[in-house]
Amino acid sequence: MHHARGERPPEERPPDEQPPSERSERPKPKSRRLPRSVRERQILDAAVRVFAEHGFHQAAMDEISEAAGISKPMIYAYLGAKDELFVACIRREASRLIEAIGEAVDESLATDEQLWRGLRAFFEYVSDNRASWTVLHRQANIQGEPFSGELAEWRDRAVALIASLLTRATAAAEQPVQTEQMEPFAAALVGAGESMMDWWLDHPEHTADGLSRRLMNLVWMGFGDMLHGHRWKPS
Amino acid sequence: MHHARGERPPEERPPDEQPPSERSERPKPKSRRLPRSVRERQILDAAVRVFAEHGFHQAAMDEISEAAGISKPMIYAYLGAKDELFVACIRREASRLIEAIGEAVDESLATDEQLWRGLRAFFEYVSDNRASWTVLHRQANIQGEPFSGELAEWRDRAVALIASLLTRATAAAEQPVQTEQMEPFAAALVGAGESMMDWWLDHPEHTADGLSRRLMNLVWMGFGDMLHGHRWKPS
DNA sequence: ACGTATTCTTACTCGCCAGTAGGTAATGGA
DNA sequence: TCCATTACCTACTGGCGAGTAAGAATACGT
Repeated sequence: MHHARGERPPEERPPDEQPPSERSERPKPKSRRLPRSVRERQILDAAVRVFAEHGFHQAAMDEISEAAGISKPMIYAYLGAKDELFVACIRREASRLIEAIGEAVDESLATDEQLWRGLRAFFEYVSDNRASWTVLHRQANIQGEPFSGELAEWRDRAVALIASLLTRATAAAEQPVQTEQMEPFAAALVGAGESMMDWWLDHPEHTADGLSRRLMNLVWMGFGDMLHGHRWKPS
Repeated sequence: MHHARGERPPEERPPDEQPPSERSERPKPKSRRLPRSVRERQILDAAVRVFAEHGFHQAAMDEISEAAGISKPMIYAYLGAKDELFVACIRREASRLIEAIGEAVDESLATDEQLWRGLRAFFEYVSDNRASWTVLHRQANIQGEPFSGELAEWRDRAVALIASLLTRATAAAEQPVQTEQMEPFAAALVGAGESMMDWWLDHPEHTADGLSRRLMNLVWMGFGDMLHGHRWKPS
């Protein structure tokens, strides 16, 4: 190891993204200047990739700027220092994930169906956004207080949400359960999901649907005596 | 943040660990020289604490040496460079955890009892060794290939072990399960344990026994239709 | 007493990387 | 056409922290 990072070759600027053919057709053909909002998206995309690959401290701002196709001072101008950039990544990716799940879960559905759709949306989102997941799950937790708190907030929200789902699911049973009693189970479920996610990264032959189904069965049967006692099936 | 680590005050060497009273009583009263094996233990103890608190990259060798009460070159002389030191930490803490669980699980016992005792040992060990757990679970996974592989090996072993336990538990049932089919469940169980561990760090009012019991119930009932279908109780 | 191996220290070097200074060049409105 | 604004760059600095050189002091066998 001995802290020797790969040296970059001289790196001639690559010939061009769009070859200069039909150059008089476009309104702005040879200009690389792009509006701030576009650059911010590009920077965040690159930052998520690089943070996911190397981790927060290993990730060099130079590498992020290179991956984003822009120079370093622009990052500082648009998104601030490294920690602010990282928080911006966490916020964007967390809200994307929440949004993906939120779109799948319809309040008007039955509790079990909500749970099933939420799980499936979770597995499918992560399978399509591995870098995002890595930043959220693997990086944000590790770095000190500014970042871990940012994520713990989301995590607690997820646990509380699931606990309330499970509590409502058992409300009609003969022996209703307090939300407080339910939280360890909800935490276990969230953790089981995270763990299956990690396991999945090394066993990509399984499908999102299959994994969602396994986890759903585990939860559903775990509370089987309070609910129905039969194997749950997706509709 | 702006990478400004806390500045150490001038810090006079504290007067003395053992005051110079009765100095002619001890065989080696005023000498601070200690044999290599003792220093290695001290260094590993300090390193685990510091790695757990700050993470691998944030942890400065100077801080570890200070925490160990020894100067930095001794660490390099005894345990090598930073990455080698970290690997040494992972190896020691992993084998300690394995050993603690291994002592609790007696091969001659019934499968369910083995699982129960293993879970309890796990929760109890971690509750007594939080820094160790943090290094293992939170740090080792994050750092690049040298370290994550070291831990993934242990983790896979745990998943395989649990899968085989569960498989044997269902072997006599009407519809036996292949170990291969069992692995996602085992991974989910390991992840559930890890997650409850993390959750526990923020909710210390719960007991190791209570959490073990909850998780045991979750697993047991999860396979209830293959086994007995009733709530499992510790003896 | 005397050499030898071991423990232990202070005081450095040197590369990496976050963050910045001080510009240039395109754009778009008046 | 001019000017203000926005987009963008190259080339630096400052310091943090891993790793080391060179030697000092203690134990221990003979």
